[in-house]
Amino acid sequence: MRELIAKYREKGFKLTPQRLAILNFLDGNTSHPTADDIYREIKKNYPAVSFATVYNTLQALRDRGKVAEITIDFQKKHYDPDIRPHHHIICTECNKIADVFQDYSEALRLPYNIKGEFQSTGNHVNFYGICKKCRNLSRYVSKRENKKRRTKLCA
Amino acid sequence: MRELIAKYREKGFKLTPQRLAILNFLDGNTSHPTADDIYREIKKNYPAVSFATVYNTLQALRDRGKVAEITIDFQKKHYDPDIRPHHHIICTECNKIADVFQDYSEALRLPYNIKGEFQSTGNHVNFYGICKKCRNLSRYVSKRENKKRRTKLCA
DNA sequence: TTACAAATTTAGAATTATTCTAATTTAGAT
DNA sequence: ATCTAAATTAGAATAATTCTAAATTTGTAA
Repeated sequence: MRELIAKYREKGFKLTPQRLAILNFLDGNTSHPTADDIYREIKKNYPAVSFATVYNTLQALRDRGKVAEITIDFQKKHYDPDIRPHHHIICTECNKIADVFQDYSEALRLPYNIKGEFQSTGNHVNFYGICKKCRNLSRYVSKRENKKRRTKLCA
Repeated sequence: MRELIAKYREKGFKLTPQRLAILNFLDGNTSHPTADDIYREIKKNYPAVSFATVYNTLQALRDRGKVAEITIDFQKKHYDPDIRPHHHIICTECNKIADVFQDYSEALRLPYNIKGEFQSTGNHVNFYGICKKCRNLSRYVSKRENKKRRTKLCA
């Protein structure tokens, strides 16, 4: 992200204040925000900012390989400015996502029948689990109740 | 799926004609359909069928662990009636999904820092690649052009 | 059988996520 | 300072999914 700001003059990437704000928000951010999370954050300083700007910027970054889309959440996409190859784990109670830095590439070999059909270009492991906070909370609140809750109890 | 039909009397699961049609469509289906795919299929025989019915049924099946949701596609959910643990590969050109029956569980150990934070309940590997058909087509059609295409050239 | 309660169906509205549009503004090059 | 390509905006459009409330149907049990 930082290095992108440094090299923002790269062909066809204009650095607007809104973009700078998005880049700054993403830089070093390990919260795996959704487009909406980003929109709401930028809106604090740029109340007129449009959703289109957020999606535009994310698309520009994505096209340049500067941000990764994560499909671990069944509801919506999350974005990760850390583009080093890694995997993720999501808490199925509160949807908190954490990075899993572990190289499984040696083990993730495709079976032969697939190799004949597909030429693999990458992989990503989704882990599912319960985070510490939710594990504690679930002693007092049923899972069903917890899931319906709009406001997350943890995180 | 079949065994579900046999045991459909299980507490609180009513077998309506629409449901039976959905169950029959899903049974042994390896195409990983979306809710919309299912809706369109059932509509052929039940023109009045509602989207809500499809989602209702899928939710009922999901709650009973009879169907798996797949998050490999960035656009929408796919459903898999094969509930044996397995993984998937998606063609990034035409979105065709194939099953990957390979047990990676031995290798997919979480790093210690994550183990302290999360209690893992499962994992799923998403593989990305290009299928044979698209590999051949891409000789003639640029990737960009191909992506914009509404009608898939392959599949 | 018939009656009934609970579950399911339906059309359609509502929500949510994402993308597109067209007019206006702005960044960065000259 | 000027200019053009790119980015911004509000708002509409699209797409995926969920919800609602009224009508219907299933499976059970008298």
